[in-house]
Amino acid sequence: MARACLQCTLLCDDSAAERCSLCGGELAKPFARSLSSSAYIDLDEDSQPGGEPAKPAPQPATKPAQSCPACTVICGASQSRCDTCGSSLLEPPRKRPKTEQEKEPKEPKEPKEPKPKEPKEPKAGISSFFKKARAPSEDPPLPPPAEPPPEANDLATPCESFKPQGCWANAGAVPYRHLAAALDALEATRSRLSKEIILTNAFRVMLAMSAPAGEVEASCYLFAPAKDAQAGGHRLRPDWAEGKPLSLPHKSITAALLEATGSSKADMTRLYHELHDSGEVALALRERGGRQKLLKAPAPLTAGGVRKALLALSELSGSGVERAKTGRLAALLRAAQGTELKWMVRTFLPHMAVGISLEASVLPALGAAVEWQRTGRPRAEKVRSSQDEVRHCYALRPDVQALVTALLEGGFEAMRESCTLQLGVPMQPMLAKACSSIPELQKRIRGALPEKAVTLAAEFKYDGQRAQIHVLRNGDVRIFSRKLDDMTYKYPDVISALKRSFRRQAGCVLDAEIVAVVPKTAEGAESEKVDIAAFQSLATRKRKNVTANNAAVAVKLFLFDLLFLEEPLIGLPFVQRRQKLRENFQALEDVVAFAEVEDLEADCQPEVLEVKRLDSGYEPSTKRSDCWLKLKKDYLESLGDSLDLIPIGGWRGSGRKSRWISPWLVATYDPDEGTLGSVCRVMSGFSDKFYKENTIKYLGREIRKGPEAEKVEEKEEDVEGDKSASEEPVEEDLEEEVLEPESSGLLLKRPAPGVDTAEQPPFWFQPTEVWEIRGADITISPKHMAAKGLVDPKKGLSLRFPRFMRKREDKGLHQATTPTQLAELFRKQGQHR
DNA sequence: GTTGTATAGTACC
DNA sequence: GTCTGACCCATTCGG
DNA sequence: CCGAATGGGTCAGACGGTACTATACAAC
Repeated sequence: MARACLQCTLLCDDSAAERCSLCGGELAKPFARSLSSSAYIDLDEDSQPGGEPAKPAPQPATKPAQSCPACTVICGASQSRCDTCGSSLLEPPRKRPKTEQEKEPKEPKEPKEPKPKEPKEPKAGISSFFKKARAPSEDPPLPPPAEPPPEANDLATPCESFKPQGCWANAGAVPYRHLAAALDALEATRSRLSKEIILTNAFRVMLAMSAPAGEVEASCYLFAPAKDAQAGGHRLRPDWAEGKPLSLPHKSITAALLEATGSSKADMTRLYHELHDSGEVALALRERGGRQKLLKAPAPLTAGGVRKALLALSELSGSGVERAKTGRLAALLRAAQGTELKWMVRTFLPHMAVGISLEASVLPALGAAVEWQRTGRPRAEKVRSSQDEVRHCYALRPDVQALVTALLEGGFEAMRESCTLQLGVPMQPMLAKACSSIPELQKRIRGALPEKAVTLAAEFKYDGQRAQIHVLRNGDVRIFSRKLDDMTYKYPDVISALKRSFRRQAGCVLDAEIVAVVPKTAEGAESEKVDIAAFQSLATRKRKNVTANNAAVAVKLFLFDLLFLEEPLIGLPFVQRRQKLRENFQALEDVVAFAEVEDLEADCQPEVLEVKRLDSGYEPSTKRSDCWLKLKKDYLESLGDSLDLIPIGGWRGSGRKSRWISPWLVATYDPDEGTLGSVCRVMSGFSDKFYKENTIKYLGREIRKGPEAEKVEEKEEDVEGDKSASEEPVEEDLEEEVLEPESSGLLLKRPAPGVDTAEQPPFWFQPTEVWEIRGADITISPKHMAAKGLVDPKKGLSLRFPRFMRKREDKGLHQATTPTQLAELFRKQGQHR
């Protein structure tokens, strides 16, 4: 009969074994149950005959095994201290002297123990939902000593999680439960190191269980399904791969949850107000309403199975997709057991990142796990270098499947061999680090080699769209965006121009910028007939079904690097790559050019640039290199558009900022007309202290009462459909409340007189002060009405990349930027181009 | 059934 | 794109 | 000499503007 290791969750089949064969940890009693059956809602029903819930639990039923908050090792319930790291299990861990880390642990474990943290305000969590879940209320000590929520202990009851007949024994498929357990553990900890350890452990178990590559691949994706922090979205295969992107609309998920649990919308709404967390709500819904008996217990979910189901979902399209998706999602959610449900809901919800990124955390953890498997107990540096190697290989060939397969089957060597730049597969583009001053630029670029003379290339920085262009050996061309999406279809005109520009027939990879152009206005003697246009005009270009004929916005290609020409060139210094680029391509009037460049001796003062070391290789990476630096005019104190604007409204922040106003709506002021035209929302550049102080200033106090209106939550509520009930925005009661005496008197019921904007923030403020806001450039705006009528009869002006600089205590409303001044700045930047 | 509009989801910067 | 804050790690500073 | 302070790097998250596209829904 199998027994699970209490430390690493590995199942050991040898019933005579005393310790875990993987980590030497203590083994649980066979199929011991340490949680009351109510903790697991569905598990009983799918119990196999073999898995009888025998009495002999390692701990009394009321006091389950506990996971050490510091190092995640599972400890017995009766223990008060973790026997691995010595942290208290009852109270939040204390800080220990660093030297203790080096002491010889009695069991193999991670190279470095996590340094237990002094529990602080629940600020930086491992995940946003975690923070959201906790932020409103007081933070209870972790882990709760008694009566912990059932899901908090999944890791502590691996024997339940990993039944041999059910999951792990099934050809090594990774049970989704395993991922959920790791995520549970992540939720209970907040240090980065712990995150690393937990993920590494999770993969170590997979490796020990001989999980097939496909399962490990699926696990990687499911750990970090968010495509990127800004856009939400999901990723279950490479960005550049064929196939529709997976879209799981919020609506479908909530609807599916209701369907799966047989609950009512009212229940859901109520629970949100109580729990403030979609995942917890899902669990609660299932528990309350969800006594839906299934005719047949669903099979345990596996990582591969879940991914496959989601991929199938993504292929649906056409009218009625949402309903179809809802149905399929409901089936998945129904099959989820224990905390699997919580994690499904959380990870699939858009904008609910789980605090783990694929390239920064998941894959490096896999690398570390392989290193563990290889050497038994690797040194810390070795683990680091394995992680870096994985990162590098992935940057070169961002293909999880290829990487995992090679790594699992042939180790690091195979991975190195397999993960090289491939024609047709975009690599991570090299990124430049932002620099705010010339001295800083010089310091950085010289940093590595202080005494050696470094020659730099200063390239004009084009404001368009980054493009990595692959010319395949058969002549086909593919174009990829900076985020590795295939956008070949969007630029047929670029493709034909490039083909004419390429002097030979070979496979190659180029780095370039695509820029919109407009016919030259002034007739000149030059041969070129086009001028570079603003980014905004590039954005209006169609994205689908573009043909060379209907491409309304003309475009010009600026080539700046050559990364492959019959063979990879990324190891060559930039000078040589650039030379090859110029030898093999020719500029074509109006359509193809080389990035304008000037080689300098490290101290000139140009205006907008990308500065590159001529001696550097190409470093594909998600992190920014010191060899390429970007110097934008708006980074410089003396340049760029700096506006003095007046805060006139605001929204309630979400997540970390849910107690404060964020973003703020700011406006210009026209003293003659008395009008306030909105310019933009600002959320960047404020410190937490500023938020706190100014939320109090404008609202009377911080926002804390009532349900924390998270973005997601609001959406969920909208889905309730029930207009009349959910119509009542949280802000409203708050508003009334704040209007009481304690209020500052700056809060208004409606926009201040003279305000002109298409925005509808929940809070309107009395205009009283002036803030300095900096931005990159000024755009014509459909929703911000500042300077309306001066540039466009209906549209106003807005600011790109706005950020707060400082309060202008020295200025009154009458010294704020006026619409006329703003329009002037707009025209000036137009000429400048 | 076709058409137009509103909205959510994404993409780029 | 922009930004801040938390965390980690290495180095320097101060008692 | 050792612990505390400091600084740089990385990671995650909280959001900016604009505009296209697919879908749902209402109106014809």
